Amino acid sequence: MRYWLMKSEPDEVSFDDVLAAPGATVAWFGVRNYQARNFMRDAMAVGDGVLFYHSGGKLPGVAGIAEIVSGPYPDASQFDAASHYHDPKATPETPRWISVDVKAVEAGRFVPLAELRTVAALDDMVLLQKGSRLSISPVTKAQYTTIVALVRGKGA
DNA sequence: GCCAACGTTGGC
DNA sequence: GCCAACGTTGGC
Repeated sequence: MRYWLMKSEPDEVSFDDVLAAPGATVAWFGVRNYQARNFMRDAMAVGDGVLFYHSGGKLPGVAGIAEIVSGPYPDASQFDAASHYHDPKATPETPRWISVDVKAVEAGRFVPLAELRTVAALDDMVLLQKGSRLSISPVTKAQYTTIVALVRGKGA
């Protein structure tokens, strides 16, 4: 079992949106970075833990706990000419981008990025490295446990 | 809105 | 295969 941090723009898909979805499950679509795609394709497994992160807004941070509930499959938006995520080079025969299904598991306290930066145990997190922009990044079990505790409301 | 950092594209 | 130009991400 592995652990991941997955970024979403809350204007597009927020943690609350996922909680409200049928089964609290959504398809994670729109990843257009090969490194992030390869994590989904090669390293993720059903049951992996996910820190659901909100980026781009006024207050970036971890919005909730989720988990991976499907294997990889082709991201439908790559074939949709009307989609912002359309990829003209992708065809159903040779898809380029993939999705996985993510289920919201536990809401709690929103933990801002600025707070994560104050936690010494998280210094090595991929998210916190200078210049890091990966939309999906691996998290160690220790980092995951630390952040889950923060989400559950224990002080930093 | 700014800008640092990174990824992708395309000419050569 | 190199690398400059361009586009995007995302925090501030």
